[in-house]
Amino acid sequence: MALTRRDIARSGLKLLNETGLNGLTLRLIAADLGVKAPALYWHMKNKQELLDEMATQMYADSAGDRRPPDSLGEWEAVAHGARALRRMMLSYRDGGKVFAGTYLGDTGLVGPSPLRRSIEAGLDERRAGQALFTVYSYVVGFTIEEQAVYPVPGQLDERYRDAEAGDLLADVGSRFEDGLTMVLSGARQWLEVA
Amino acid sequence: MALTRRDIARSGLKLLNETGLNGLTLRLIAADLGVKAPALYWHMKNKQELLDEMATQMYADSAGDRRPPDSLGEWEAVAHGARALRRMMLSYRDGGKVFAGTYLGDTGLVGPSPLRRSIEAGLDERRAGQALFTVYSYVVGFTIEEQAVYPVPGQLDERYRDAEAGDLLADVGSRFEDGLTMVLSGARQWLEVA
DNA sequence: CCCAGCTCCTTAACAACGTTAAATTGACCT
DNA sequence: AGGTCAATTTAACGTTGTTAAGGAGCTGGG
Repeated sequence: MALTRRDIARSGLKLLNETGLNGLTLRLIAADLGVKAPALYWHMKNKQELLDEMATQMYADSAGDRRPPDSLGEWEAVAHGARALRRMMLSYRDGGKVFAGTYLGDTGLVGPSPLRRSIEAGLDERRAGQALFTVYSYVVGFTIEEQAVYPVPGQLDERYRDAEAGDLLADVGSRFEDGLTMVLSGARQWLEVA
Repeated sequence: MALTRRDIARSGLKLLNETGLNGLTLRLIAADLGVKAPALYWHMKNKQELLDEMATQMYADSAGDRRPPDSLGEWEAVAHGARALRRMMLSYRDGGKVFAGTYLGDTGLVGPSPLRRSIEAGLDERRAGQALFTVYSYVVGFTIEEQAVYPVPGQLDERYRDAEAGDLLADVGSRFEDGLTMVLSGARQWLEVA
């Protein structure tokens, strides 16, 4: 049965964890799929398109994890989404670099907004989008930096052993939470004074 | 006279604007320096080390632009630094990707803290560092996303013409400022309640 | 004065990569 | 049976990062 773009992207994501972004080659993916490298070009026009598809796929795969329980308040739902976004990137080696700044396919950036209810109640939708994008930017920036220091989860890159950035990312989980607290409270406030 | 790591990094940064990160090859840099590619290996052990050096160099070069005027209040100084950091990354094609998550050499992450005076007045230094790192993460994340949409300053990537993320990054300068406002007010608040 | 040793660079070469062109398979329709 | 079209293979190309080996040019010691 024929290959699909999704199969290829999935294989790419799987191999990403074993090889890292630098070691991820088309020949390797092709081999994993039982096929020769040029076959991939029937399904995509170059490697960048594969990386974009991988980003799209990883985002789609995390949709379930991102969906907030109904019990959550709106801002708790935003926090929930932020944590899920970080988890998603962390679950692949170099996940941040793959995800950040690649074109996301058909899926919307934030999907149905967690601020939907407030928007229906009169909150400016455009501004709500900006606030969410700010949270999104923080999460992406933080996680990329985190993965530079911990290329493989829990494993500190030797070069950061005595560096300032390494210090800042010790106990990295609570650091993320603290920053998230800051960004969320700032965003909320910014929306309120609109 | 002999080449230095700095010469090489400088040439790399110069060529980055002409070729982009993908087109940046060791042979190209070597040629620019009037030397053959393997010569570079006398000065650095691989290409990643060159990229790290480029990041370090670009950060060092922007030190002047980052230094806040004495007239500024502390949080205005932080905002000043955030804007300078974005400018720095935007001034090179793919500057965000080169800078984000590369190891910064000898230079400190934030240099002398713009919150120094508050720290001397009793503000927890560790927490101040966390707050600054949060701002830093936002700036890096935002700018990477910005450069995905505008690979060359002012030039919209075609793929984003009708996309949601493209919408969010129209009038990108004010979007950055708005996000910065949010993050700064959140960080400030978070430090105050300590 | 010259040779030893060091620094810095060149020449030559390698395996691996992304990518393209052309030939080949296999399934389905007539 | 033959033809069409989608999906893949085989073969090849130029380029890349990187290594090994050697050579030029300086410097200091005997």
